[in-house]
Amino acid sequence: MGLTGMNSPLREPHQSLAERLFLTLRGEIVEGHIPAGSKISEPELARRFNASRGSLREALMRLESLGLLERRVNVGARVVELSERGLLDLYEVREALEGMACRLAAEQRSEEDLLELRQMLSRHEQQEELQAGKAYFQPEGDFDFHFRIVQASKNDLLIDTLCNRLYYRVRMYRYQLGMASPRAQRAFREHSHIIEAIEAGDGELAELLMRRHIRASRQNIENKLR
Amino acid sequence: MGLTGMNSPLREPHQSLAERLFLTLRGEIVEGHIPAGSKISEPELARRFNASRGSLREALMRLESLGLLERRVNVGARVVELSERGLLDLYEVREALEGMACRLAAEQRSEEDLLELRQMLSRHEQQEELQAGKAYFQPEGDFDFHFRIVQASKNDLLIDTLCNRLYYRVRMYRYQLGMASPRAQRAFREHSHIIEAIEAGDGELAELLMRRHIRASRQNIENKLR
DNA sequence: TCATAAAAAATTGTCGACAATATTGATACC
DNA sequence: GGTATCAATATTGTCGACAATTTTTTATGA
Repeated sequence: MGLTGMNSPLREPHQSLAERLFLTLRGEIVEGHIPAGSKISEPELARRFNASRGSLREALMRLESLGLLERRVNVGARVVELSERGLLDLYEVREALEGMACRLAAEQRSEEDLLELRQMLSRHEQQEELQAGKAYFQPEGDFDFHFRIVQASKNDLLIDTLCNRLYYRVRMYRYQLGMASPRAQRAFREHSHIIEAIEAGDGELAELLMRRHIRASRQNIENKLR
Repeated sequence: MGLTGMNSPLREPHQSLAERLFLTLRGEIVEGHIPAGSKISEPELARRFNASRGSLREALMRLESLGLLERRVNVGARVVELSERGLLDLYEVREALEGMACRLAAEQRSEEDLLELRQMLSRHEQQEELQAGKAYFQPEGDFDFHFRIVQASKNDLLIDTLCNRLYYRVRMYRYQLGMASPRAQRAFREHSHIIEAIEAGDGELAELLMRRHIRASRQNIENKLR
């Protein structure tokens, strides 16, 4: 299922040029260095990276399959536009998928995963005490949480869909609409309760809490946008 | 979001060679003419279609993004294997996603969609009366139903994920594990109830019924496999 | 006979060039 | 001045060839 992990592991010794281009461009699009909605010029980008158009095109196609680009025949590629509708769509899908991930994680309840989740939570707790109140809660912390829970679901399709296909778009929205800390301490408490439900093996509750958590996050964003 | 519709619309006058290859190969993989798990030889396939390897490779990459192929650097592409685990994973994701689609469809409740759903259902009813008892319920009928509901959700990401990314894998399993009619009349009644809930604007119920429907379908398959 | 290593063959990754199509700019016309 | 038509330009789609890597075959030794 080609799960690449969150941050491109540069470990892979034999990665193709196309893959490196893909990883680089993905970062630039997510962080907005290549602006949303802008047209991609194949010759220009190829020159910039000293690569052939062929290799670049392969990278572009992968970006398309991530939903970061849109390509039209004989016209070319554009970075996707960021829209309110698009963001809401994204959160609706996340609600469904991560809710399920939570349920599955609770039904599995592997010792390792439980341990990792607990450790992660206490790391976050310390961080929170330090920077109390403030947006301790770097997006990365939040991502950690969601990422690990999805992993614990053990459903490869679910993992791939969320971690490879959806999260980069989420990050793109966060970077570019600049919605940093998603509700600081409150989010932490919610995370905490979700993990408790998973530890208790209560899949139904875990799912419900996660869905509520994501819905709250979405509403929070909705408010900020007005 | 590049929604291609269920069956490739050959309308598009200017479709690229790569796209035609993609559509053809997708069919052959889904229907098992290219067997699951088999290795793809780029030179061989390119010769067969009188195409260059470049165009073929583009098609292969799209197939990879559908989850029908797995590619490894310097090694090549293989058709995915069909496994029990993979099938269950698929149904878990469908349960989450189509449940959400139902909820959204119920919350929208556009006149057009409701009309279409009703018409479709009565078409299926007639068909069922004709071939009573028998597996009237061609897979296609079932697909019709799920497909239309997803469309009615109006969530482009959800639509794309289900209709472009997941359904081809579902069809692949159906073709190759030969699980034709999913529970004939019973499925019809369930479909009927789901549409009623949507018409009533009861998103919560619609979601619940759809999830139960898919879970039942999954268990039905699980039993057949033993 | 089996295991290991080297050589040969085949396959994939990358590139630059040409053809087909779309976009831009210039020109003529109302 | 604005609009439509056509030429010029630039971009994308497709191809065949070469380089890098993997797989297969062959050769060698215990």
